[in-house]
Amino acid sequence: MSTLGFASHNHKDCIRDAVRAAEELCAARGLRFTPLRRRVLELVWQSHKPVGAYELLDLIKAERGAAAPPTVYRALDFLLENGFVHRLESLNAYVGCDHPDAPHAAQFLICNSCRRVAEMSDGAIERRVSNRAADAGFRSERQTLEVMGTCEACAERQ
Amino acid sequence: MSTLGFASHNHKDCIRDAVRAAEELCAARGLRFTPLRRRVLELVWQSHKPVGAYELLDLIKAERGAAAPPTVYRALDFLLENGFVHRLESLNAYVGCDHPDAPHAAQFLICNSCRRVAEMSDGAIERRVSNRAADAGFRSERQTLEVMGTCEACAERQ
DNA sequence: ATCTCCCGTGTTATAAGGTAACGAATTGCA
DNA sequence: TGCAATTCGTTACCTTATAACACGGGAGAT
Repeated sequence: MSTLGFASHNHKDCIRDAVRAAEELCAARGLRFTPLRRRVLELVWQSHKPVGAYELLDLIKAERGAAAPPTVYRALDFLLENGFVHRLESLNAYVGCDHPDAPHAAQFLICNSCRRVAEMSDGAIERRVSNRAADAGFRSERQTLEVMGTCEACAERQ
Repeated sequence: MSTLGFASHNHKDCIRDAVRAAEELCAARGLRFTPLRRRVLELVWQSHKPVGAYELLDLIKAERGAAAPPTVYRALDFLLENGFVHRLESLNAYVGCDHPDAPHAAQFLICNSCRRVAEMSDGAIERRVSNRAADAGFRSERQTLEVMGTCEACAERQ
């Protein structure tokens, strides 16, 4: 059994690894990993809790003075397009991606109690969904799967 | 193979059936199916395309004159709580529920081309997701699964 | 029959999330 | 060096959603 991002861990490693991965992938793909984009990625990774765009904006403002929504949204668009962060549709919020190296359909476990989010990437679920959709004549192009519930630590704490 | 809501059909039956089902369930549960709630449900069911709250608000305004967002949101909250409509998180929009009689985790197929939405209710997918979450120590309480893609009719039209 | 309380609705105001459009600055490259 | 494309700042605005308070009508209790 794995506890994914819910397990206790040295979180600084998560941030460092995520930024380095993005750095390398951008270099490999000829993309510009600008200071702003890097900083927004770091901020998204400050925890395993999803972060709202305006929360990021406030953080950026605190650091750089004036800033407007497009500043953050453009950085987020870049990070989303390149698979460095995910958007949680049910929360209108963003989390870092655990496996930015390859595109994948992720499944998110969102703890209602501590708000932390873990990412699963179960190919079998993805395939089953695609197959069932195909049974209805539907070609699946993108899947969003978000599971609300209670993580182990929070369940024990009750 | 089933084509779910994508198949051509006499849509008036969908509306009539949905309203009648809601009527009966409310009666059975001692809930008040007020004219406003009934009307909003009918409007959500005008098509198999998801409808935005402000779109509904405009329709209500056209019928009744002045109306404000809470009018629609409160009706939607009621319909959501009681399983008569679903909310599509990725679109911030609402669709009628095909099986309001029992709570269920639904999977939505959203056509990028015609915008129509069909609801699947595959228990095996739901169980697999719950089980994989459980493997990570996570207790699943609610699942949101939205699949973007192309429906059969739109695929043929290309 | 009346009272009372709860629920549903109206209304105003505002919060939260997101985008369009334009121009200035920076970067990569010929 | 100079050009084109990309990135970023800035202003304005749009969409989605909720908080808070007031009003009224209906159902059950007395």
